[in-house]
Amino acid sequence: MTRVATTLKDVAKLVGIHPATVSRALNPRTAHLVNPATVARVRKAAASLNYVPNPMASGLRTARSHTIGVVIPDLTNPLFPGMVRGIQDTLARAGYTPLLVNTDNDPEVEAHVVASLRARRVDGFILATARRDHPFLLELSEKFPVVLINRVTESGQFPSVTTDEMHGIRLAVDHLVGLGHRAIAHIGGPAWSSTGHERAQAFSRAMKSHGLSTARRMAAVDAWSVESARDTARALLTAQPAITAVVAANDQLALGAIAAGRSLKLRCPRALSVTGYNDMPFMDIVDPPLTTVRVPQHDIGAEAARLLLSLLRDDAQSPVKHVRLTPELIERGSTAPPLRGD
Amino acid sequence: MTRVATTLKDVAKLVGIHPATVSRALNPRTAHLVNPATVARVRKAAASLNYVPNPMASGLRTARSHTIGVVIPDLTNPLFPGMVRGIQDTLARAGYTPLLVNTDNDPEVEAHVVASLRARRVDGFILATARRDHPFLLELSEKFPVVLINRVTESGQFPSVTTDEMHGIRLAVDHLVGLGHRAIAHIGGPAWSSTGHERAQAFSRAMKSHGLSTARRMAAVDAWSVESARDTARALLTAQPAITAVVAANDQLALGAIAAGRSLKLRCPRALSVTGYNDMPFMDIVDPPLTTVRVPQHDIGAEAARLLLSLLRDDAQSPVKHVRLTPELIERGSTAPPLRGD
DNA sequence: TTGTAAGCGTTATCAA
DNA sequence: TTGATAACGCTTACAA
Repeated sequence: MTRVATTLKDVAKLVGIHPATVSRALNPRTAHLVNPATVARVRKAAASLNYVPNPMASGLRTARSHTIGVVIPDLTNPLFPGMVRGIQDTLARAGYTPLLVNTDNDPEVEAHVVASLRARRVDGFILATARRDHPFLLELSEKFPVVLINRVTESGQFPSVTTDEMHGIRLAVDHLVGLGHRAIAHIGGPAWSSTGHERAQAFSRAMKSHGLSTARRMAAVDAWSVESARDTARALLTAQPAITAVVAANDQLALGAIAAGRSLKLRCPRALSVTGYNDMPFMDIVDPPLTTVRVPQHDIGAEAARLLLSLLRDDAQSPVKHVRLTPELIERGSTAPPLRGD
Repeated sequence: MTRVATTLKDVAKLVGIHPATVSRALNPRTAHLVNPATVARVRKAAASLNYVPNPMASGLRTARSHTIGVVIPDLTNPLFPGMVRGIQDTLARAGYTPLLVNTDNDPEVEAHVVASLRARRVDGFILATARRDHPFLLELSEKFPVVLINRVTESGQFPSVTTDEMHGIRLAVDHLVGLGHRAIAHIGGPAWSSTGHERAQAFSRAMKSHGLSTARRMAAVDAWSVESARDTARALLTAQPAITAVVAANDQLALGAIAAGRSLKLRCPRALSVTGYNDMPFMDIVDPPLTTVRVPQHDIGAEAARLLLSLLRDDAQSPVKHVRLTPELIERGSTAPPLRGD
C-alpha cells in the first residue's frame, strides 16, 4: 500500500536539468519556451518514470482545480444519466473532472451541496436544478462561470442550454389535434419548477393557436412523480369527463395519467390518449408504449460542458450565450384518435 | 469573477494568534491539543470570515485527496444510478467525494480511466466493472484500497460487496418450478462477465437440485442488451420448442426474451414465462410487468462506500471483508403456470 | 498550550 | 533557453 509518486524533481534529476525546465517542457502552454531537444529528452524521461503531474500541487499554485460542480436533482431520475454522461464525456476530453451532487429538489440541500463544491474549489458550475426561484444563483454567477441546463431565468442573464419547450409541447398538441382531439388537458409540473411552468405556458399557447379552450383543463402536480400525477389526473378526469387526451409535462406524469385513466376505466389509448415529455429509457416498452417528446439528453450535457469550457477560457465577458436544442416527437402507442369528437 | 478565498492566515490575524494554532483548532483530530477558549474564538472567527480549508493545500501536504474513484460500465444503464447514489450519499457524509467514470465495458477504456483517476490522486477505488479477467486489479490493489461491487474473484482476495447470486437465481428457478415449469432455459450474460458467469452456474445448480436438465437450454449473449438477448432467445426457443420458461441473467435480457417469444407467437406469460434480474426502474410498468430478482442497488453502493472508508481508516491489514446482500423475488406478470406440463 | 519552521509539488517571476 | 527562488495554503515535528 505504498504510494510512490514521481515528481518533477525526479524527472529533472534523470535528465540532469532543473525542475523548472521540466515543468515548462511538459506544459503545452510553455513548451515553446524550451529547446525542442530538451523537450524530447524530458518527455522520454517523464514517460519512463511514469511521471504524472500532481493536480493538488498545480491546483494550489494556479488556483484552478480543473474540476466542475454538476448539480442535479436526482441521479436515479432517468432523465439525468444521459445528460451527466454528455457532461462527463465532454469535460474529460478537456482534462476536467465533474463533481456530481444531488439536491433531491430540496433548496436547503442544494445550498449545502453547492457550498461543498465551493469548498472543493470547483472552477465552475453546471446547474440542472430547474427551480423558478434562484436565491443564490446571482451571487454564485458573480464568482464562478455558471451554465444552466433545462432552465432559463426570465431575464436570460445566465448562460444556458435548453430545449425548445414551446416547440416540444406544440408537437404534442399538434399531434393530438391532428388525431382529432379537442378536449385536451395538461398535467403540469410542480409550481416551483421552471420547466413545469414553461411547459404549461407552452400548452396554453399551442391550444390557443388551435382555437381550443384550456379552461378547467390544466392542473399541476405537487412533485414530479407517478403517484402525484395519478392523483392529480384522477381528480381532473373525474371533474372533466369530456377530456379525451392529456399532454403531460414529463414521462412520469404521463405514466401517472395513464394509471389514473385505467382506474377510471378509461383505457389508454382507446378512451384516453396521453403524451409524455423527455423519452426516458424504456418508454418504448411500457404498456402502452409512450408517445412522447424526446429531448436529446446526451447533447444537452455535452453542449453545457462545451459552453462552460468556453466560459473558462474567455476571461473576456462575451455576451451571455444560450444554446437551444430542438426536441422531436416520438409517436408510439399511447395516442390514438378519440372515440368520438365533441 | 474575483475569487477571494480566506486562508488560515486571515483567521489567525483576526484572532491574533499563529496560523498553526488555527489549523490545530479547526482540525477535529488535533483540536484537543489547544485551549478550549482559543478553539471557540477560532471557530467564531473562521465562521465570520467564511473560512473553508483549501483541499488542494491540505491534500498536497497530507498526500490524501479525500477523493474516491468510482468505475462503472455505463451510467445510463439503469442498474447503476442507484448504486452510485448509495456511494455518493455515504462518501459525502464522511467528507469524501466520488469521481465517477464509465468504461462502456471496454478494457482499454477502463485502463485509461483508471489511469486518469490515479493521476487525480484518488485515495481508493470502487470498481463495478464485472469482468472475469482483471489484468491490472492485482497491481492496483497493491497500491490502493479497492472494493469490488457485484463481482468477486475466484480467490476472494479482494474486498467486495455482492448480492447472493446463487440465492437470487434459485428464487427465480424455485418460483418457476413452483408454477409447474420443467423445461426452463437460461439466457446468460456475456462470457467475459463475472455476474453472467455466476448466474449461469447458479442456474445449473438450482436446476440440478430440482432434478431438472439444463442440456441444450443454456445460451449466452454477446452483450448485455435487449437486442442481443432477442436474437439469442429466438435461436434457443426455435431450436428447443418445448421450453416454457426462461430465467434471464438480467432485466434487459428478460425483455429481449419476451420480445423473442412474441416474435414466435409465444406470448408472455401465457406461452412463455420469463424472469429478470436486478429490478431496474419501470420494470413494474413494462408489458407485461416483469417478475424479477431485486437487488438492493442503493444498499450495495452504500456498503461498498462504507467498506472502502473502513479500509481507508485501518492502516492495519485486517482480513479481507466480503459483504453479501440478499436479493428478493418480485413476482409480477411475466410469469404464470405453463400451458401444459411436459 | 502555542509558536517556529520546514516542506508537500507545482508554477511564475526574475535573472543569467 | 535555462536556472534560481519564492510562493500557493496547509500540516506537523520540534521547540518554547
